[in-house]
Amino acid sequence: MPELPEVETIKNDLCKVACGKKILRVQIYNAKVIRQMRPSDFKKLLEGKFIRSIFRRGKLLILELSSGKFLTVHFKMTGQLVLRKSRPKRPATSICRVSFALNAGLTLDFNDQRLFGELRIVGDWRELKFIQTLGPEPFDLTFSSFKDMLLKRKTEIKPLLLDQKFIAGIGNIYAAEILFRAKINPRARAQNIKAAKQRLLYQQMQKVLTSAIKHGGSSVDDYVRVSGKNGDYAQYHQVYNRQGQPCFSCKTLIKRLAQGGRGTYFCPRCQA
DNA sequence: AATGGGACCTGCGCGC
DNA sequence: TGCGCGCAGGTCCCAT
Repeated sequence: MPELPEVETIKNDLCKVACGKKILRVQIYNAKVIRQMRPSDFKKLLEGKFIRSIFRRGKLLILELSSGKFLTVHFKMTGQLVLRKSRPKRPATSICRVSFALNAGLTLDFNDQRLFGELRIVGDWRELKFIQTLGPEPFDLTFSSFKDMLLKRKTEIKPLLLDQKFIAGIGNIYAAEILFRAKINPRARAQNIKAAKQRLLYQQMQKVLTSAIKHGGSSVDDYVRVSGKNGDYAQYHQVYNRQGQPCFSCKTLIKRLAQGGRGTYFCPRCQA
């Protein structure tokens, strides 16, 4: 499920092939993913426009159009953007929801198994409610302000890392991987984390996210890159989805617990 | 502010 | 074999 490193990878991949391209035609196969707008208006606002630039905020992908408006893409759990170097009549898969025909014979498919994904066209992406309440980007954060943020919160650290209002872009996989590497128990209260662990948490957050971007993200479940290929970071996962298997560091069995209705994976010994 | 639930969806794996 | 159930997770929304 695309988190910050996956969306960053999609952004980087897509920049290389789609920046400067013209959107010739938009095919809508399932209008559910188009939010707050009639499908006919969605088509009208895109067809004939150029993609001027592509960037990311949190888990949101943002395409700047030559009209001055923005196309925003939220992948939620199962969204994908996949490029095909052909112009076939039919969608490549049954889960293709919207297909963008670009010049140079390219087709960009928005696939989404579960229809949670969201495509919007907005005048100013900064005015989206989701953006206005979003916390800081992990890479923009200094240790000093991160520490202050932790000290203000009594809640458990793992659900806090998932809270996009607290910090933008971290999801269930990276929350688990970051906490393992920082040797912090997922149930620890943010406020009570000792100074040395605060520092380690900050460092590992940067390190894990940077490394995951370098490896093109984690392909678990549905995530693929724009090329259709998998990201390579899942091989470096230490705890995510490894309940019942031995910790790579101490051989203790990895545990799973539920926090806020979400699965949390951790080593009970390394993260005591 | 914290916490818990349901809603949105569909495929999968489980137990019977 | 086949059926029903719970689970998976990102975000919003409502209630306490």
